[in-house]
Amino acid sequence: MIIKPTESELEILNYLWKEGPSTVRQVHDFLSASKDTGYTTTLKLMQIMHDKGVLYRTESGRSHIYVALLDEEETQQNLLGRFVESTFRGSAARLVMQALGNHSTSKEELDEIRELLNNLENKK
Amino acid sequence: MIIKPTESELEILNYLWKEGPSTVRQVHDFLSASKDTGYTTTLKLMQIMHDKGVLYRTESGRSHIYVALLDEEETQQNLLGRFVESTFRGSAARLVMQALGNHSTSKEELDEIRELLNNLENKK
DNA sequence: TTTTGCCTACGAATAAGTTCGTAACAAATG
DNA sequence: CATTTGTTACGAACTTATTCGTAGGCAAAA
Repeated sequence: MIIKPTESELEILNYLWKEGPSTVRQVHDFLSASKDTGYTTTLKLMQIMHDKGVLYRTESGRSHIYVALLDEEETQQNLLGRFVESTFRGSAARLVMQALGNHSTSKEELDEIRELLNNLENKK
Repeated sequence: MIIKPTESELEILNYLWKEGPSTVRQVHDFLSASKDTGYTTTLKLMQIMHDKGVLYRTESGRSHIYVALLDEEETQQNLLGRFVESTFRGSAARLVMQALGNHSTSKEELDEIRELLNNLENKK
């Protein structure tokens, strides 16, 4: 299965992954805080995603409740793969270095990463 | 300045960054190995990029030689920022963990990253 | 009952990116 | 000289994504 949600779809998926099953109203209220777009636009997007099989929905009174059918990690993995390929010509290491070098990452997070690094290296 | 090359533009930029100033022919011959698209398509894309100010070009005989005007690292940084935001809801650490966890990264690369990690942590 | 408000459905306009056919021209080839 | 080859220029079709206006329905409020 090919997973490639668009920018807008990803915004919606991110909300659903974080907040769980939601109505268009909920999604829209959240998105419209950072985005100047109409209610029917969000509605239409979610309808399209439903048509595509990206969202499941169930009736609840006169509105619908939507659920993401794509797995969060799998989707991120997929997008990450494409991104590494197209932007870093396949070098995950270079991506990691740039990500760590220029984004502010806390000491705790860095420690977590080191932990992971150790585990990985032990397996080699 | 807003940097957001499209997928196709990025393919062309990647070639120019790696190989230096090149003709449409060179770019196309390389791209067409992995992509089934016509010569005039590549030409058109590069003309558009030139119009946008993304590429500089100079005449050479009856063809043109193109040069990338965008800085490679700056562009990658920019795209990375957007990507972390849209796909990992802003968490660079989560991106790094997934990138390391699922892509095959060599021991040497892992060591390099650990090195970087140590440097970063010392600065805190 | 009438009105208002909130919801879905849906068509259509807009925008952005990609693709290619055709023309024009110059140089190399026969 | 005539033909083939390789190049740019450019318009137009096509595709995909986004946006919104309008209509219809139903339920709560007036």
